[in-house]
Amino acid sequence: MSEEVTFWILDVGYEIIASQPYVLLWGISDKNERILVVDSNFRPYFYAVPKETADLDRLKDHISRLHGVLSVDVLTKSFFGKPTTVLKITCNLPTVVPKLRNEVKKIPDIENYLEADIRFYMRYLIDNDIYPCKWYRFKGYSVSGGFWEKYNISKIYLLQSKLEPLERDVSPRLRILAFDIECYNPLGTPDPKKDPVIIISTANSDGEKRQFIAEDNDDKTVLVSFSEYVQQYDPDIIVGYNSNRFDWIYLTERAKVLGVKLIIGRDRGPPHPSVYGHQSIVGRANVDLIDYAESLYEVKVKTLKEVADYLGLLPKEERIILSLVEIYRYWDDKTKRHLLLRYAQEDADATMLLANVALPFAIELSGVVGLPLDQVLAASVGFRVEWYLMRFAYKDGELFPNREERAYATYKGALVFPPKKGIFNNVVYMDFTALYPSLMIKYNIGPDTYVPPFVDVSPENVYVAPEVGHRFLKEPPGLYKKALSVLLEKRKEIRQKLKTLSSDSIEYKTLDVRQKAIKVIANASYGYTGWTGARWYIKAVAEATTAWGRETILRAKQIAEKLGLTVYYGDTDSLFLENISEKINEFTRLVEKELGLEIKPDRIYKVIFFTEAKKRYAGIDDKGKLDVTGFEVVRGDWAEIARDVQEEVFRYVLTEKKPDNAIKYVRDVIKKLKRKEIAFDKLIIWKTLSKSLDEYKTKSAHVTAARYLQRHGYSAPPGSQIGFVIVKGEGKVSERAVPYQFAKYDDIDIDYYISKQIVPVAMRILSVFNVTENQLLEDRQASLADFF
DNA sequence: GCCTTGAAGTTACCG
DNA sequence: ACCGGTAACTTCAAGGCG
Repeated sequence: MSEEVTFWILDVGYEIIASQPYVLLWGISDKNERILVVDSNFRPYFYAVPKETADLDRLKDHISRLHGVLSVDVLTKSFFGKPTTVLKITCNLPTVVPKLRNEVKKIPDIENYLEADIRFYMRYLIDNDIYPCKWYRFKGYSVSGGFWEKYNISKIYLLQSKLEPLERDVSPRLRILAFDIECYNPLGTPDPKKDPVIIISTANSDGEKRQFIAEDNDDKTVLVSFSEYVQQYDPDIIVGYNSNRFDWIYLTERAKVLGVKLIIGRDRGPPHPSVYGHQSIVGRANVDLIDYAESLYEVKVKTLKEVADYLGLLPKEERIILSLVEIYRYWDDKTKRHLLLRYAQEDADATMLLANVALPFAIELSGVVGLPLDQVLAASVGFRVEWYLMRFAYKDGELFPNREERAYATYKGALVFPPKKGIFNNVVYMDFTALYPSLMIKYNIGPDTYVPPFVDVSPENVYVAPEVGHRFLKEPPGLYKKALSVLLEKRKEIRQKLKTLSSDSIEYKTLDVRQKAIKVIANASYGYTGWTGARWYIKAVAEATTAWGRETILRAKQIAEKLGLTVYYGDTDSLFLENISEKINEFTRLVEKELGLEIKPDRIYKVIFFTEAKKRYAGIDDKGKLDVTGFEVVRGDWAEIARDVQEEVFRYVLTEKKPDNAIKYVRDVIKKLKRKEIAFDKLIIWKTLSKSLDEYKTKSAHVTAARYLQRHGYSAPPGSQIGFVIVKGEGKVSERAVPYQFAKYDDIDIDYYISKQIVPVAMRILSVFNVTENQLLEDRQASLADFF
């Protein structure tokens, strides 16, 4: 009866059957079957912290009698590194935990409750050391019929053993479905109460494409046939673009309005709102790829098309671009409808292609931090770090602090040295390997090793942070030290292994993505310590890390100077040094010896340029690649034409080391702009709406443009990017901003683009070469006169 | 009332 | 809902001048 099965975990959840909780593990077996593994033996619990004076036996007795309590155990755990006695209260159902924790807190002898907000299935994963998107072997027997009929799945097993982790790196072949919806929107942003879903486009990982179309604007059949298709194709992962905030919400609303059932999950149910603003689909992983796009900081405007272009996913030619205003017109015009259908299909195709890039990363991230695949991209960086830490805390018997609201607190951060203004040859960019994580490991910095002021410890037992004086126990190794050491060691190990693998093997790709996922978490760990929303927040922890960081970079700078190396610039963990290889080798050796940390050359610049501004430089590296940092070229809130001009100016100046051709070039662009020969799109300025429109205290261009959109029926929620142009007319610049979709080229204020976009970004560089503004603005006649 | 100046508000970058 | 440090823009109000 009992079978041994190997499977990969796709999704987790739970179900209450006959008043008993069952943990559900959805997965794919090594025989490529979709299976559900059910564990009936786990029960939810939380902790109560008794007051010091409390009579534990009486408390235990009292709590045991509360409705829903199965057992109460007195345990000694650790809280912020201090041994702490707690009562572990095991309950019959996850749903009673919130009620019980409030009841328990009311008991006079109880100080507080802990870990009462850990969702049941996460508790299960942590306590059993199970990671999603990993392979496990178990013994179980197959069940069917009765209650289990409700699930659309090949096999269901009742778990008869522990899950045994397997060393298998490559994920199974997953079925992925990409989808995108188009809605009828004659009045702007569509309203599910009245506007039908005219098209649902899909593309799947087996190369199949399907569209569901609302003939005569009747979308009932669209929703029904889409549901049928989802059940028939039975995808493991459903991907969309902005689907958490738009498509799924629209579809569920629309289904309600029409009175049809949206049958999406393996429970044959609709998606439902879940944590981190994502929509959860039972038994499948619903992944919104816009969450992945957020991490692509080089893409300035986060539309699906821009992201696909950046990743080189779609051929640019023959692509149809429709603005929001055009969708319903193309739909209504039967001669143009086929173009809308093609446009819609291209979106689904692009989503599928994006999934090929994003999902491998999401899968590895899920495997590192332990959050389910459908949550891991939706969860913000802070939560990812926290879930990772919680795994280590659990293993050490360290209790999870409660999440609490705290006032914002400031502290001193990193050092940035003023750059040497000018243009220089042969410069090497040196940076410390994972500086902050390394410092946290080296000095055992952490919430559980922190020794508050006035606590008495012998000085030889603590590390003392410079400037700020915060103390941390040298022993035992703390939570952060343990968690970060594993990350850094694993990454090192993987990078070593990668060298032995062929770069086009699946294993290589998987491991390479994994080491990147590890890097993301390691890099975010210091930021987590200074986040007031963190469970383990202690300001001194963040403050000590930056203090040691400042000391480190300062000492490295002194070492370089002592060797006679010119230091051009430095920021946080990096130094730009004169590239003299013997001295650089000596420098690396001395840093290692004196500071006990690794610093490495990261990039060599044949030529590099600094102004007096910090955080801005441009250079050409030893591979001939132009690298611009900080300047407008890399900023999304400047018109593309200004960014183009600045990039070209850098190219001229860095290769020719004089401004002559750059000046000519800028004049030429200005001339073209005056003749309206510059593409309209290059004049669009994009800015993010950081809050709702009425919260803004001053007039600003993108807010004016957003209000314009709103007046025309389009929503402009916080977080949306507003593209606008500046038009001619009276008044302030901010009053003359118009959404680009509503502006004509003839209305554009060319002078604004010359004097406030092109000239400033060019002058930023050219003023260093003593070029004046007039040299850029004079036309050819005047400049010739100048010459003679 | 007009012009200058600096603070405040805002966004997006660096590491 | 990750940190502080930084550049740069526009708006806005205060201050100086007459």
